[in-house]
Amino acid sequence: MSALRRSFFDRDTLAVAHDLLGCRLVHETPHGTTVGRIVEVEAYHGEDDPACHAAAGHTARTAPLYGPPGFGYVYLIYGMYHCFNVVTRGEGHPSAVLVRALEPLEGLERMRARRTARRRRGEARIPDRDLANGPGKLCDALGITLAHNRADLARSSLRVERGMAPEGVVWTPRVGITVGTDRFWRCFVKGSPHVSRSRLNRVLADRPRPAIA
DNA sequence: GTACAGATAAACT
DNA sequence: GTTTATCTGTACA
Repeated sequence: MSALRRSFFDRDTLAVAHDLLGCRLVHETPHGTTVGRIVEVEAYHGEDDPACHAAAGHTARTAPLYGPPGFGYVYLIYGMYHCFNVVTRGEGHPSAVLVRALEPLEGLERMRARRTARRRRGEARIPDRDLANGPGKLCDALGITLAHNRADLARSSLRVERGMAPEGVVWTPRVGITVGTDRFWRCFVKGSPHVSRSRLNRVLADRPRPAIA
């Protein structure tokens, strides 16, 4: 299985977000390989999207968003968690897809070890479904850090591969933001037990893919 | 099952 | 000093 080509990411951000569902996120390290099937994502679309970091303009932090597609954009949130995004569209169009949840496929014990190490009380065995059902959790489970910011996903130990396409997709507003909540730019695999815990999961299923405003 | 407080670091004003 | 796209433990039903 080979990594997705750059052209896959050089498209409309909502289309990339949708097509990433079902794909495999792979990270190879000296400690072993961990793989998860992408089941939940969010689109962040340009300077006109108030929830996109690029709304603040081109800064040192947001620079990766303005770069070429197919590269990683990783940042620290709440002082202790990482969020992993894939940059989309061509240079000059700051946009990306946030990967929010994975269905663990390979290296489950490696994931469990990384996640357990971070918890205050690590005695209880973390259930499979809780290993990567959130943006901070999946970065921890796969060992994704700031070192992967600006990483070329086409030629690095961290990459995206084709996977099993979902049978159904649900679109909802994005999670954890205070602006741009009118845009239904979060989508997840319908019925998957591996999506993040969110009350938004109940917001009506079978919504068609929204158009860019 | 839902609700809330608190932890914590880097970029930006 | 403020902001940031989160997670966990504890409390209570």
